[in-house]
Amino acid sequence: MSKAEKTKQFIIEKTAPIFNTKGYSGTSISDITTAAGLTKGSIYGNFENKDEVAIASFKFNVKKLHDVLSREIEKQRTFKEKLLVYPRIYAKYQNLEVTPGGCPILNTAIESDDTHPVLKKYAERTLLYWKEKLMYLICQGINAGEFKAESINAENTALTIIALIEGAIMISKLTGNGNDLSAVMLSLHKIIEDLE
Amino acid sequence: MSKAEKTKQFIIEKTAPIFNTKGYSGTSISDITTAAGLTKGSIYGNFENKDEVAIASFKFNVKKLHDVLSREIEKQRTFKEKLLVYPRIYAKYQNLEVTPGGCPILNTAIESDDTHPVLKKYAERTLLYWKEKLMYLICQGINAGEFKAESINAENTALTIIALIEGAIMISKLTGNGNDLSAVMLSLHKIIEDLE
DNA sequence: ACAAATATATACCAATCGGTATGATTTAAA
DNA sequence: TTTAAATCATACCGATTGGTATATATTTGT
Repeated sequence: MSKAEKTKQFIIEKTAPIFNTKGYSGTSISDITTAAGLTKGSIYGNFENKDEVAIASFKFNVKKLHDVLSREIEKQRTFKEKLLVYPRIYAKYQNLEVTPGGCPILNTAIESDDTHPVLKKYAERTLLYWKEKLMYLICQGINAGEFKAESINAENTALTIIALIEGAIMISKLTGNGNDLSAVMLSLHKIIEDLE
Repeated sequence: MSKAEKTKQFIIEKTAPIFNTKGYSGTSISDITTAAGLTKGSIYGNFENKDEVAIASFKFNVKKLHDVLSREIEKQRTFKEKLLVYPRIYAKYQNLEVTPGGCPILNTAIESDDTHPVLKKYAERTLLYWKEKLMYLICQGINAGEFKAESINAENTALTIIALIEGAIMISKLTGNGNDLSAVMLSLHKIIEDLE
């Protein structure tokens, strides 16, 4: 890794939490420079513009969250256990420590859906990837005989899981109450249990 | 209604959709003046500062949505039918026409939770009010014998309903696909059906 | 219709915005 | 060790930010 690549990575690491808490238009270049302890020259020497830093930060945050989840999912044997990783992990506020500011998909989606088509596209692709991963787990579970094939719509179920998680994160961030998150994750747990 | 009050109301009506689509920090004073067709003098003559306009806009958007929903809820006889208003109304994208930019609670929550404590408080209060309204409907339904008392946690159910709706709005706004919203509302419908 | 009060427009403020040009410094290859 | 290239810091740019002071219209009560 060259010096430039190191610095680039360093900037992203320091900037990613800022973008995830203050948002795109709420984060200024000077926020970035002070967070990284560098000056504009370094930032614009390593990134084309503010957009590029924001995109890199988004990818960084998503990857961090993805790594935590997929590492835990891999550990499980049955597909039901794999799906149950989501309510278990999210119930404990853990993701908020991994990505300060909440869920990067949710944050980016809400801010950029009407204003920033480029960021929106990245959020949309990430969401689609997540949905397909969930659908894959559900369909594999059906093939393995864990879930009853009839009466299960994999896509609807995947969307419902995502909606529950994202909605619950919003609520608990707003109320500051981790119990709210756990409560909704209990419902998610039940939904997954009911698949069999 | 005096001239000043009329102008104030006019400014709010024109500004509310802007704040709900571009967000607080994404909406500038000049955005407000051009939307209202007025100058800074009029804005600052009727409002203390940008915060006050944002708060008034938030309240306006919430009230608009609240009116649509509660009017429909009042029509229903049973409490189950009252609860089912939510998946029915939200499944049809209707709220997005009522409040352009999506759900004002969701938008305000996501942007302000880490940055703007005043707006956050308003969003939080609105969410709490919504939760209690749902809990009231659920408890009344239990008292009326519509829902089975045992095995129902009113608060958890209320939070789950809110999470599903908010998460579904996020998804459908991001994908641009109304079917995603309908799909999740189908799950919500089933959850409400399962209360009995 | 008139005067007092209110409402709106204009012109301006310092601060900050994203971005750039240039010069100093450090890195890496020869 | 020399040198070319890459990296970073400084200073600056015009535009825009939220906000204010003041002057001009416009309502409003009498």
